[in-house]
Amino acid sequence: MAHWLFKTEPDAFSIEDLQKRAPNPEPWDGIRNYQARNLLRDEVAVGDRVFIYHSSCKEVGIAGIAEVVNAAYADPAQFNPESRYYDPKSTADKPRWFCVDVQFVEKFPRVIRLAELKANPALNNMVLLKQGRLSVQPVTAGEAKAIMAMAS
DNA sequence: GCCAACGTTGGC
DNA sequence: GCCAACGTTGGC
Repeated sequence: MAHWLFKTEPDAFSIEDLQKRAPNPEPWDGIRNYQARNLLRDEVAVGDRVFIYHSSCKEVGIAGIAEVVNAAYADPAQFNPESRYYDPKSTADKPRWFCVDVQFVEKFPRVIRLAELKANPALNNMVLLKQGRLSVQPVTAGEAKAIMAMAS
């Protein structure tokens, strides 16, 4: 069971929104970055745990956990001209973008702030802290353990 | 295939 | 709202 971190802007979709959907699955769509796409398509598996990270907001940090309940399939939004995620270069037999379905697991009692993550030596090599602009990223087992310890 | 221009992300 | 970082586009 692998761990991941998915970024979201809570004004658009937050851990609370995900909680409201429970126990229904929620498509994690709109990923339009190739590195993130490749991870979603090739690596993210059913049963994996996902840290939900709130970005571009008042309280930036990790807000809770989801679980992957469906592996990658073609993101329907890429075929919808009305969608902001529409991609005219994508075709049904050769989809360019993928999404997975996630399900709410847990909302942390408080958001683990970015500053706290930065201050934890166990997280020095976290992708989140080393590389910007990646909305789907791997989290090592050790990092996941350290994050869980901070959440309780 | 290089690289300048441009657009987006995302913390502050 | 600013701006640094960095991904994407497109001319050549």
